[in-house]
Amino acid sequence: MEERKQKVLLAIVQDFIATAEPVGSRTIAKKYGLGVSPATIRNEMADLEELGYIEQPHTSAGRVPSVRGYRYYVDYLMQKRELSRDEEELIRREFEIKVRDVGQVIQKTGQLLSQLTCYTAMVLTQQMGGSSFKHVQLVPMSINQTMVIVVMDNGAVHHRMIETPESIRPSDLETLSKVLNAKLQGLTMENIKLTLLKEIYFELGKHKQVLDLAMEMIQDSLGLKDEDKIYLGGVFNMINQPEFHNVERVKTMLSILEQEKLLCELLTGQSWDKGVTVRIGGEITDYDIKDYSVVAAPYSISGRKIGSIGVLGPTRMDYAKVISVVDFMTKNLSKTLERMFLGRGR
Amino acid sequence: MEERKQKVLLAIVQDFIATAEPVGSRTIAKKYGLGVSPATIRNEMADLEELGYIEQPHTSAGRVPSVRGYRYYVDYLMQKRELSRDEEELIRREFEIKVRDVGQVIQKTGQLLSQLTCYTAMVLTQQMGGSSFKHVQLVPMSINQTMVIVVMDNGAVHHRMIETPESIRPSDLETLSKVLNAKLQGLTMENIKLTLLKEIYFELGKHKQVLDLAMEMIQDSLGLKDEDKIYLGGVFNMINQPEFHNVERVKTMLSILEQEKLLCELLTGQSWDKGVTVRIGGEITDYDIKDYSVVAAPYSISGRKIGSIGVLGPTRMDYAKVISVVDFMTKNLSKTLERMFLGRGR
DNA sequence: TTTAGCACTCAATGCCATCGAGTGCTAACA
DNA sequence: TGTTAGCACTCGATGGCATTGAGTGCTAAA
Repeated sequence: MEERKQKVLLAIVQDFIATAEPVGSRTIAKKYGLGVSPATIRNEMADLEELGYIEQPHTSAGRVPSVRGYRYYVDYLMQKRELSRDEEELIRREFEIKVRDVGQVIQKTGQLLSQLTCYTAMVLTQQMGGSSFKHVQLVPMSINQTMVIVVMDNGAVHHRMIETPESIRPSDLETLSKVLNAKLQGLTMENIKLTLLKEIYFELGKHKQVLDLAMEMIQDSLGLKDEDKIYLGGVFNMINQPEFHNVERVKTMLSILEQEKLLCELLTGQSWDKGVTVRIGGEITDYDIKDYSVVAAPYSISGRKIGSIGVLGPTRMDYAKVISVVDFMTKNLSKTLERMFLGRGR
Repeated sequence: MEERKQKVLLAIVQDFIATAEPVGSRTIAKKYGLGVSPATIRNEMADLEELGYIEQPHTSAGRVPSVRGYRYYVDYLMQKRELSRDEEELIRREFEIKVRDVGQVIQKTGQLLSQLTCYTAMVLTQQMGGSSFKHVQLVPMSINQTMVIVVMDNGAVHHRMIETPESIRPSDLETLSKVLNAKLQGLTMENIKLTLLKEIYFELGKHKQVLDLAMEMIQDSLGLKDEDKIYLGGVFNMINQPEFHNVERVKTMLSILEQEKLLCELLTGQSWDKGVTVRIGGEITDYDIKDYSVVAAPYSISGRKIGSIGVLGPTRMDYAKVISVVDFMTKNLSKTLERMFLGRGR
């Protein structure tokens, strides 16, 4: 594309992102010093429209970027931006002080993500399939209630209350815990062998009833039962965006946010390999979300991807800013999680 | 109040709750068979307005209940309602199938609450102060990371990753766990004596570093660190209510929902002793939420109140229905939690 | 005490004229 | 050939104005 066309397109996208109003030729000539008259710009605009980069809401209005226009902007025109010192500092501080367990890390990430961008943040924790058994503990809670706690090697902790016959003594539970720990150490769902199970049942046969429940719990933890969970943040502050001045818009947005499946798809879709992915107007989804864009990126522990974070906003979002925030946050998140699970050393 | 006035007021409240439109004298005469003409009803309405039970949005409109009118309705006129068989069945089924741990119980409760009422559900889990220590387990996760798991007698489980020197062996951690369990069994924050601590440190002195971190974790769990948490559900389906046809309303509602402190106050305020409390137009709060009402009730385990649930909706809410739902849900919630913690037997 | 009748009020609705931002086209200009 | 000034045209937005109708309050009769 000729350089001047690019400049006009850039001006249109930037101005529209800033003001949310369709951009006219006069505005461009005045605000963005291209050194040509409105009439010339009008000609360029007519061309850009023909090429599909911009659109006209109605005849007597200015131009608005089309999905294709945003795409071109993001791919070729946009100037990458870094976070400001203040912002980086804020993030670092928030994470240092207030973050103790994984849940808090996730929540904090979402919170900051939405706070920094003014859009809605999404944090997806993927099932960490293939994780292995680390530890089980049976804790007697009352005369016929026992808590089963299962720890996985990735740091996940699951607990559940089970019912146990009154005849079981605490020392029995202790024994059960010990044997299970010894036998199952380090195993994943797949490599629990039948012979091993037989061995366990042989050794602990007299407490079959309890054992059944405990094993069920362990298998649930190991198996795929731990669905993807999605954390949303900042749904509220987004409705201050001018696009949400009419209620219908708010409703469609909320109905999008209700469809977890769709959100997961948006977060993972095709972004799995590259870093930050930008999906404009819901490119590549069956669902109809043409007015929204998603900026997403996966996070990982020592190279293994274990989830994604993303920002959902109107197509008219500040891509440069959002991309830099998402990029920074994934790195930060990965680092924090690695530190939690693998120790400060590596 | 004379009986006919009551009937007129009842008609106005009922009709307004059903239609969200100001109610005129004609409508009442036609729909609610009082056997008198619109003119008579107009006279009654003038009286009711003078008494402060109803209001006129503007001269040529019908009447709308005032806060006082709703209050009178709820206290004297409203017919208590039971849940339908279907609804009770739905609740029971949802709880039987899908509920495994406390978190799920809370979430399910909120979900059903909002689903059945079409308003926003709030579930508050109060700090269960005064709960006592049950069990601690140190699980080695990597060469210099250890997971500390603390179980409380009320069934709460907290876990945290701590950093441990590489010199610590798994068997050391085992010993630590054992000693801590033996010494701290059943204690609350208050009755951990200094002498006891000295005893522990004497016995486990050589692992002071780890012990420090573990004790910190235990004290955090015992102490007040476990803040009240509030779960919100069905924020989205509420905006289908006609009051939210204009965006300003949506915004003020969302800003209310953002103020957790306010929500806690609304849920606990004065409801602590009675069962279901109805607070109309935010009666008795400093905050200005005159357009909303809250129906709340505490839930408990074996008589000890440990949280509240509630429904937030426009003042024009279907009080009869909401009250019955909230009432049923607290009972259900208490029962479910008791079953989880105390066993099915009692 | 109730009610029919009637004048009155006022939000809502729809119509119309006006306004103005912005366009596309044409013709003149460099 | 590319640029620009000029101009007619489009169309949403805005505001004024009349109309409508639901609903009221008052008065006088039953």
